[in-house]
Amino acid sequence: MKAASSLHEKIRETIEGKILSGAWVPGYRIPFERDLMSQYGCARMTVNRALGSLVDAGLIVRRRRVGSFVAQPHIRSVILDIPDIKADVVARGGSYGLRLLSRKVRKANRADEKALAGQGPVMVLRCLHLANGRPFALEDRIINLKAVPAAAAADFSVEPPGTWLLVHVPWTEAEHRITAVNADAATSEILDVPAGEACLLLERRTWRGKANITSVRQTFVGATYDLIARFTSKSMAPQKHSAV
Amino acid sequence: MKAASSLHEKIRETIEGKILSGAWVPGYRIPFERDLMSQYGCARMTVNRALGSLVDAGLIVRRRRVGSFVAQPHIRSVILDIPDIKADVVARGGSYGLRLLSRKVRKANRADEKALAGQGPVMVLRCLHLANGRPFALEDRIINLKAVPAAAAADFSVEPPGTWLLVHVPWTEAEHRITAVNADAATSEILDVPAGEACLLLERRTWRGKANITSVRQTFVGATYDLIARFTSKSMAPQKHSAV
DNA sequence: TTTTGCAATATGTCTAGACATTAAAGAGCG
DNA sequence: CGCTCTTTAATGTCTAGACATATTGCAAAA
Repeated sequence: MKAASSLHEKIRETIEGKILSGAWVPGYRIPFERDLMSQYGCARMTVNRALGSLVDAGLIVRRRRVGSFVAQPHIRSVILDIPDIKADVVARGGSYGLRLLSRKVRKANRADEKALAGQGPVMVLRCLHLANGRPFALEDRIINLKAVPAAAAADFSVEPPGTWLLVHVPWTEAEHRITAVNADAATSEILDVPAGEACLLLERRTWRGKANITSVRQTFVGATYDLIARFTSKSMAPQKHSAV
Repeated sequence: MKAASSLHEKIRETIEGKILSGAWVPGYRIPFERDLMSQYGCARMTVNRALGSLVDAGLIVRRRRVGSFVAQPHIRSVILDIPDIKADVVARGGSYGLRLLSRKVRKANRADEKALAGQGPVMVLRCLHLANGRPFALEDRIINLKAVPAAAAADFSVEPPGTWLLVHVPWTEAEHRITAVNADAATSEILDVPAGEACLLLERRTWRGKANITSVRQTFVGATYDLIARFTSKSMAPQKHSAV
């Protein structure tokens, strides 16, 4: 555990420890600010800051005139990174390659609007990700050029569009859909696997505010790709997805 | 957007708006605390609190003696609910059914220890989840009876083990692995699909503290199951990633 | 008995300072 | 020119108050 360099962090971590260890169960009344002040010999603002950050973390709830209480655990969820394929492959010591199969700019048609929920010019990309020289994932992507005009000038034959977008465009909302499909003839040929091979299909739509930024559909060969999500309620930290 | 009832929230939201709209690009220098003080006519602590919460949200980075800057977009994460199959099916308006195929209690053998990373008595379950009378998912589960002795008395022929565990056992850590596989002969027969059908395979191990609670392997027919994850950055807890 | 009003209290927000810490920039020197 | 030392500027933390706001319990009035 990292050293708490400041007092408000020490207070925060002490209380956090009580909650996560189960010593203070949900609903337990946390000592009043006044008591924590005298316990730590500090000003109220310092205690207040510690408790405030516990509220932000969802570990406690506070009510005026009433007090502070350990929050009911409500999150039954895990954290999953937005996968960046290039970073993934490289992180595992593989060599990454990219082949841009097609790139078009056009007005959004009916199908695009369904995927993007927007109108105006879009860029339609199809590219193949390679790991160690072998096909790894097939990606079909639509980028909303009205929301991301700079994408028109980007060179997606070198840097994968997902990587470019992650760096250049902050996003506020994303929706994922994960399912399994049998590779059809065209897909199996591109990915160089037998027809009917089980593939992991990941569809993602990303927004910034109300504006839809991009919609992507990635097909991974099931045998060579896992999505791994790990959740630790303590640190909220490590989440990994990895290729095998 | 909710009304900012306090000044530090107003300041925070104003700056957040600049960043999310793209007006202030990553790397942009945010006005100094001193300037924001005079702009809003408030004390430094108030500005400091607003900026502090933006740091927690990962939107800005601050460096002593240097200043505050719009953060590079992070590789952020999405929240994936721990799926409860029964609740899922019911939520989609289907009728849920359960068939307990086998239930055994035994000492952990080599394979169990690999899955559970523990010793002692375990309960081994195999059950089939039905949606609208049709096979939906096949589940193989191992429960660590040393960690969850109450499971020995539970009736898993009515309530699915996953549902029972969610309600009765709080967990602190979970690891998921998601991949796609072609159904083998035995699986395809149980799920009543053609052999080779693409299936979504979800493996999950769950801990409470150091104790492994359960390990489960669920096979869904790809054509009838999606995993959906939605993420909104506003509600996100602090995530300390280095910038891309 | 029921309702209304009031006081008590814990948190929410804010102020105007203080000193600590860090890192950039300049000063002095070999 | 390259090195160390000092200055300085911006954030990090903290204090001892202040007033605001929400909620509870109690007391008084209907």
